[in-house]
Amino acid sequence: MTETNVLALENQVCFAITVAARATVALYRPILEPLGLTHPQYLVMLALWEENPRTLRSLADALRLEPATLSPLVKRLEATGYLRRERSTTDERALQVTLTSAGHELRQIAETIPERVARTLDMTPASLIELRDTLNSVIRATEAAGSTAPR
Amino acid sequence: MTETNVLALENQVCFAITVAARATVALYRPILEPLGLTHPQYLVMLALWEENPRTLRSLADALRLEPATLSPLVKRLEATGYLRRERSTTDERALQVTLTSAGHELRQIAETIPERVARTLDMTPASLIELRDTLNSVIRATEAAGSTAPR
DNA sequence: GGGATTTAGTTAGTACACTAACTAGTATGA
DNA sequence: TCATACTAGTTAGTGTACTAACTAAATCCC
Repeated sequence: MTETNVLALENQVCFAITVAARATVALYRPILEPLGLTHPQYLVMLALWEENPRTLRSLADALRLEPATLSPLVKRLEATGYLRRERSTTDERALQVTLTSAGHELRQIAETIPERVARTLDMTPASLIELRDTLNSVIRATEAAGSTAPR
Repeated sequence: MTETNVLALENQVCFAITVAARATVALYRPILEPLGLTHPQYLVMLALWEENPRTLRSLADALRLEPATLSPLVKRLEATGYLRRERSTTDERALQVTLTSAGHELRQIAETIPERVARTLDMTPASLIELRDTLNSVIRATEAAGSTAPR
């Protein structure tokens, strides 16, 4: 009987998921580069196209990132010209992030991106939706695990 | 009829995959921290437990990482004491990476990690295998896309 | 045999992504 | 009311992860 190696690299979900994530981000790189965006910056733009003036805290929650990670990232997006950073007038602690006109206009170009990426991946819409749902279940599982004591 | 937003953050596979990857790595953090390892460093150890003296180039290919990324990472593993770095005697360009006794001994402890992570995720072995296979198909798709001209 | 090319690894520069520590507003409650 | 606690964001430090540019060794091949 052949004993399966639990430590074999190719058997690890954690290896597959990190490689797949890096490979996916790499797919976006040539598409986003002409727009002056990195992949995390693109995700910030998606979040802003959904809800326009919003705080850094709100963005951090939506993107599942630490505010400390988002803070310099948003500064770079301001330097590129896609958004403005200003203190909220109602709460001086909060940083209000607002799309500029360039940020709004970028949306028209971005509309074509998901279809281009899907075409490059050559996967059916159904299998992409299934993958996304499976990943979301993994995310929910890790969130549930985070609230319980580690073993 | 409701028009689905192609740019909605929650619809993006690329968002789901990066969040899932970060969440998975976060799951390993408290487990690996006592061993003095980060997640990428753990993957290097897995690769070395499969094939022991091997070159940096061989590791980079196995882990799908750039040699430039691996170079400092392997230096940190040497500083921790899990491996030795020395030039190959047959090819002076190549860097031979060899496990130390501490590196070999670590394997016994690591054997328990996959089961602990799977338990925390609370997913069935079958669904984990299915997820891994789906991710591997994504990786293959991106590799195939990389060899063709970008659109 | 020796110049041109390829390959292995390193270094520099940019950009995440995390934790820990900090500042400064805001809310709470005895 | 006013000390205390909480919340929002920033900064510093460490560790990936990429591209581009570099050095040095090995291989090609005329």
